[in-house]
Amino acid sequence: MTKLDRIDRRILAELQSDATISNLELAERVGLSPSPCSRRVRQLQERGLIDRTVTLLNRDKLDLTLTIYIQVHMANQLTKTLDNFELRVSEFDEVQECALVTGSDADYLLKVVMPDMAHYEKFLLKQLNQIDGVASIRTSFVLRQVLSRTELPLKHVN
Amino acid sequence: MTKLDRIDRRILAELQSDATISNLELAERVGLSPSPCSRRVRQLQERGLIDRTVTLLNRDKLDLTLTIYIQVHMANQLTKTLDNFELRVSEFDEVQECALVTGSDADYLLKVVMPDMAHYEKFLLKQLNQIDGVASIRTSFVLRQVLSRTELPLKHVN
DNA sequence: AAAATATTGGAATTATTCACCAATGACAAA
DNA sequence: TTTGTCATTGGTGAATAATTCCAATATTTT
Repeated sequence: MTKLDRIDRRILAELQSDATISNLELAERVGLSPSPCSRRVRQLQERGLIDRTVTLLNRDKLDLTLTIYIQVHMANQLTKTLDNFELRVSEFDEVQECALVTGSDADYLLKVVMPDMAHYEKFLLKQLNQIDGVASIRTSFVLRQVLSRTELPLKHVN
Repeated sequence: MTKLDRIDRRILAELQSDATISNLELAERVGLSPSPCSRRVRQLQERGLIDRTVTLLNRDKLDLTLTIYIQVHMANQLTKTLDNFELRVSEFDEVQECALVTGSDADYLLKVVMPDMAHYEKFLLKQLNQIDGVASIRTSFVLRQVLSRTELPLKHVN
């Protein structure tokens, strides 16, 4: 695992903000000719720094106007209970994030998107609450999404 | 604003999971020939359903091993205070998400990434706590990232 | 300073995209 | 059912872009 130089970092920064640009354009922006530029991109993929490239869709246009953070407290911390919870939660494609966090013994933090309250109510009662080991649930509705970024900071690297 | 048909949905689903595939490949997967396929993609962009396409980097490879959720409670809910907080927070590129959420009168939920605790301590004391109007801060460290998805569910559409 | 190694840039080949147009299919009215 | 209208499709060719190869340049090591 070798270090990233200045050019690698600039390539990553560009692709993080817009992956649709051509290799020619990218090469120009980072100050390289096309061939070494595409080679570097390939190497960054092979080295695992580039995970994947995806298109991000517009939530509102897809009728997903509600974003909700949910804190789930579990009744116990048995591996079987937690594994099962994580498996079940991963099957819901409204769940954008799920993390086991510090706080109590076993707390999950979920971020979900929904069309409206009716769907959310159903999700909470019929899906989340039905999972074994769920002790309590605390919901925070997003009033205003101030910031949502996929770009990671590169300044800490190397 | 017209509806999305079966093919539009399949295009969005494919691009959400992998935006690197060629139009030829995409066309084949959705059961269309290349030209109408690329036209549909362009129209989906023009209609605003496609927001942007980005590459996602590997947090660990960038030495960003800590993910932290922070609940910030504000001392008041004056527009000036909140606007200032949101502006300042947006300037930190370690902040991946920031949302004003229900719960108390004025609570923000942040998601930040950091290399380690030393950086986090500095971030908390020197940056976040220095912002005017911040009353209290509660931190949850991510022990295990169970799920992190950028794909939005398409089943609710239309 | 010299040798070894890695990286670069240009030319040619290969692949891909985009625009144009005829043809097909869906839909509405008679 | 038939006819006309409209939108959508699929193929073709021109333009654009990506990738491979190789010689030249730069960088590192001894």
